[in-house]
Amino acid sequence: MRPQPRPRLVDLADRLNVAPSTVSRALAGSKSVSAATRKRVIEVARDMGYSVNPVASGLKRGQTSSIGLIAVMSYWYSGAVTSGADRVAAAHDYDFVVMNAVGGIDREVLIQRARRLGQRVDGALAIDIREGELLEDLIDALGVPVVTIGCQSPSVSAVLVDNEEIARQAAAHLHSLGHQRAAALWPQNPSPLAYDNALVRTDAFTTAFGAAGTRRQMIPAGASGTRRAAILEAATDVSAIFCATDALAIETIATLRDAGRPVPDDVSVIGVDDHPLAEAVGLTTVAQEPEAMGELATAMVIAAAQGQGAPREIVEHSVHLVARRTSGPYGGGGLSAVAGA
Amino acid sequence: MRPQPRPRLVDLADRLNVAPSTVSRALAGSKSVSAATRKRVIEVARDMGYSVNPVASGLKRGQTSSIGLIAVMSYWYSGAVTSGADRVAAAHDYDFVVMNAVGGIDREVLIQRARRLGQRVDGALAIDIREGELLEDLIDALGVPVVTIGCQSPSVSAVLVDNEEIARQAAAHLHSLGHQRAAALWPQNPSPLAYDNALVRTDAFTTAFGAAGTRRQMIPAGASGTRRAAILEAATDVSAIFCATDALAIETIATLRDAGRPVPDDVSVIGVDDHPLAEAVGLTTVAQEPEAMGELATAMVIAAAQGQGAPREIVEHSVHLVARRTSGPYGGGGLSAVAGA
DNA sequence: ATGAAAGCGCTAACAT
DNA sequence: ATGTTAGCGCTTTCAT
Repeated sequence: MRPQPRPRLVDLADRLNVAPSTVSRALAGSKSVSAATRKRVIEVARDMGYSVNPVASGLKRGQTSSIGLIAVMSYWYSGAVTSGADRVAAAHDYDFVVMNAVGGIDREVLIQRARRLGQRVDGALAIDIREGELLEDLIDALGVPVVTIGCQSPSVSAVLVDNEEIARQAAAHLHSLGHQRAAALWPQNPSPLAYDNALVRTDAFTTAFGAAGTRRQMIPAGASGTRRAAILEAATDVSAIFCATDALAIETIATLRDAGRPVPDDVSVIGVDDHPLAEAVGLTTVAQEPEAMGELATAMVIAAAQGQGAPREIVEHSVHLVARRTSGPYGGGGLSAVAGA
Repeated sequence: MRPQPRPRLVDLADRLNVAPSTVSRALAGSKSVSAATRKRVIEVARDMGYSVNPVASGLKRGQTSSIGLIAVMSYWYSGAVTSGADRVAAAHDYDFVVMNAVGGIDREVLIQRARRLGQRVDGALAIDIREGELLEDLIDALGVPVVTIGCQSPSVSAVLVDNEEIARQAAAHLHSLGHQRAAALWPQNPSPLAYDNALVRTDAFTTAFGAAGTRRQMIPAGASGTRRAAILEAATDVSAIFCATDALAIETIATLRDAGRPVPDDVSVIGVDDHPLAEAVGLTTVAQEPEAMGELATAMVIAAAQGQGAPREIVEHSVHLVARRTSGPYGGGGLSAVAGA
């Protein structure tokens, strides 16, 4: 399949009868190479399928042209951020090296991994990692510029969503529809390493909507039956439900409908995120833009890696309400709306 | 924050008054180091926060201890596979380097990136990449062992789901419930680089269920309204709907319910994948296990990278029906079931 | 504009 | 069991 080994730079040099340094310069676009030589070099490089070995190059230059990514990779949100991040990274010829932030790993091992990762990369992105001592230690172990997304550390730059603003928009939407009593649901944080944005939003919603009118309920991870019971219990005597994530909102709607409580006629539901399925199911939500956040954070970390960064920058990315079909006016339907369909 | 530069191996050696090679050996666990020396080395390494530089080490040893990952990172499926893959990779001290398979990129650029990636990694995983000449060229450009997941190439190993078996199980389930006429829906492939498993499954379902009783319909990417119209049109005169992905199934259920066609009383819906939200919404589906597939493929690619691989291995990973609440017997409910709720 | 030489941080012969 | 040496593939002074 590939009988020849990968060509090295010296192989090009030999073939061209020039010094390796000349080839290197030509490929790097140095000014001090004759146009003719450059042309020949590029031509032969194409012909031989040559491509600079980034690890050797990196070792010499003291940079790796790659960026670390610390995230819970099984969350759709991480994938969305990564997708945006990669767009910017690719444009600057950076790759991503992944560190999956899964729980159940010894603290020392985690730090050791971060230390190792820090030698492979010029900077790192940390998505929704729990704030606290461990995050600080990870950042320290990385030893390269870090930008956090959806969480923050006192020592590094961050791209954030404004959870207060999310809560305010959700509360205002429900208030404007006439709702007085709401449930606020959030999913149990499934990873000890993940920052609990959902809980923070729920707290903010409680304040924004009014603590007196809000019934708070954590929906436990695990068995579907238990979750459904918790949802239904929390949904008693309210006309609206705030779900701190769209994923939970979608589950909540299904649970309510199965229990004979049509959405939005009997109860309105609003989520947060703009999940890939939110539009598909007509979910009203406060949208954030994970891809754009990934792009921005990557631009920041690359700038920092190249020594052009501002010292510490906290960017709050905007959010916006997307009113779809799961929220409606208080008392605006009732069961008859479904029975008559 | 980090005033000291990262310690190098020679720094340890100097501090310990031994040769660099001794430190290297001690850290690598070589047999020919006295227990006492090893102990001292490890101690000082901890003390100085030393960690072997993987890029220098890799350059010397001719391997990088990392694995490439070519996938559409915004798909939940890629994240799930990655999550499993990372479990195995981390256990073997491998990292992942990402190459996002997004469309709209020039073919030459893609190949150039693959060539570059191939120098950074010892092997690569390719998830759901469209089969054909480009995939072959990518594999060739990588120049390292590749294992594909959810797609296959004539030249490398693969971990697959058996789309025929998926279709058979779905068809058998619907038949056993008495359904005679079904719609088969699949989402338009949103990426020219992605392999269209959904279409393949739809074809297989058509055969398994019986072409005469199956109405096929692609659901176009894009505006929600258009998609809903396509879904509703396809759903006319059928008592069951096969959706080639769970994501589409969830959209289909929402669309049908909004149109006054309760699921499963009026029409049964079955999906494929076991999406993270499938259990939450009670979706009947043919489950595959992306995490397990990721684990398996990673084990295979690591073995190959270490020269222990079988020449070419095609593994079909098992699938299984999960009957939940969106499928029911033919004629088994009707609108009354909802009106009476 | 090009070449020669040194060296990034590490490992693996080859000594001893 | 430890030290010495060479060199992975590349870039970058420093010469010319």
